[in-house]
Amino acid sequence: MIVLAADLPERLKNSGVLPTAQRLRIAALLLASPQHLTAEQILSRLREGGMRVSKATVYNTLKLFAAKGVIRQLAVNGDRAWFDSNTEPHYHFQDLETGALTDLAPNELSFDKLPPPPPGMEYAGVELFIRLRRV
Amino acid sequence: MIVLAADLPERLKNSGVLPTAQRLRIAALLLASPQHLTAEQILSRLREGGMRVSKATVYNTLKLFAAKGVIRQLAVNGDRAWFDSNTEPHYHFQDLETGALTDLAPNELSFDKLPPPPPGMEYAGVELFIRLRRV
DNA sequence: ATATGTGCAAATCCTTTGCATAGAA
DNA sequence: TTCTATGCAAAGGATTTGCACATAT
Repeated sequence: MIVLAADLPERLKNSGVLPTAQRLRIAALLLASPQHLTAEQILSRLREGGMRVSKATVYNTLKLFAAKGVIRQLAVNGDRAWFDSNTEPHYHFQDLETGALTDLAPNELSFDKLPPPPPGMEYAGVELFIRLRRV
Repeated sequence: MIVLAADLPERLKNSGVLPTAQRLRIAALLLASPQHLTAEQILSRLREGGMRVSKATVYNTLKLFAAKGVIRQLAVNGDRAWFDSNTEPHYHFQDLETGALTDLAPNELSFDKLPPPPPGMEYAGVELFIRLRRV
């Protein structure tokens, strides 16, 4: 979901996040378009943009956003976390050579059969990566 | 695939892995049954079993096994790597509370529609986690 | 006022690496 | 021999934490 900068404070408040200057900048960066960024990428871009932010604040904020559902955290490889600005249900292609992630719209993929959750459990989400290699 | 201890040396050789004492112990531990273990769990179990092994050897061996297709490495959470003794195509349930992984047989889940790979690319694998929470 | 957020540096945790020794072919 | 594996400790990289200061309600 693309969010106009003007709506960000309300968007954060609605998610239970106090909209501080740093959080608004991080949200503006991520929510500008559907994308996948690492914490270090976000930190660099903020600083390139002239902002004074600490690494700790970036990590704190991303963790908070993910917990509040403002963004989604992906475990792609295990080496570092990726933050996805698209919180709608969707899946991913991953190019194994470059590591690049591409969104798959939910209508590009459908299940014929899914296992029922074990007794006393329910689905909390489905994470799916289709790894790609060059032919 | 469950492998009898007696067949392990040949199994490793066929995969292009020189069967040393440490590697045989690690393979015996993992391939005894379908299971998911972390590097630290494997290290502890080997030492509990009276073996003298280094952390470096365990990590080297697991990485080698995964590269040679003897086991499969999973990125479940991003916090640590999980090693799956089941190399057949299959998917996983994950209990979000305990972190526990459960295999889903390929016939428990099927796709109605899958996206074609982008031009010049081909499928290298599908990784799928169904996250579960307590009702 | 009082709670919450931020920055900095240090600490932590998982994993890798360098190098000397030991083992396999 | 000659190549490869192992062990140890140190290094590396991502993320978290402790604490003093700043900001929000």
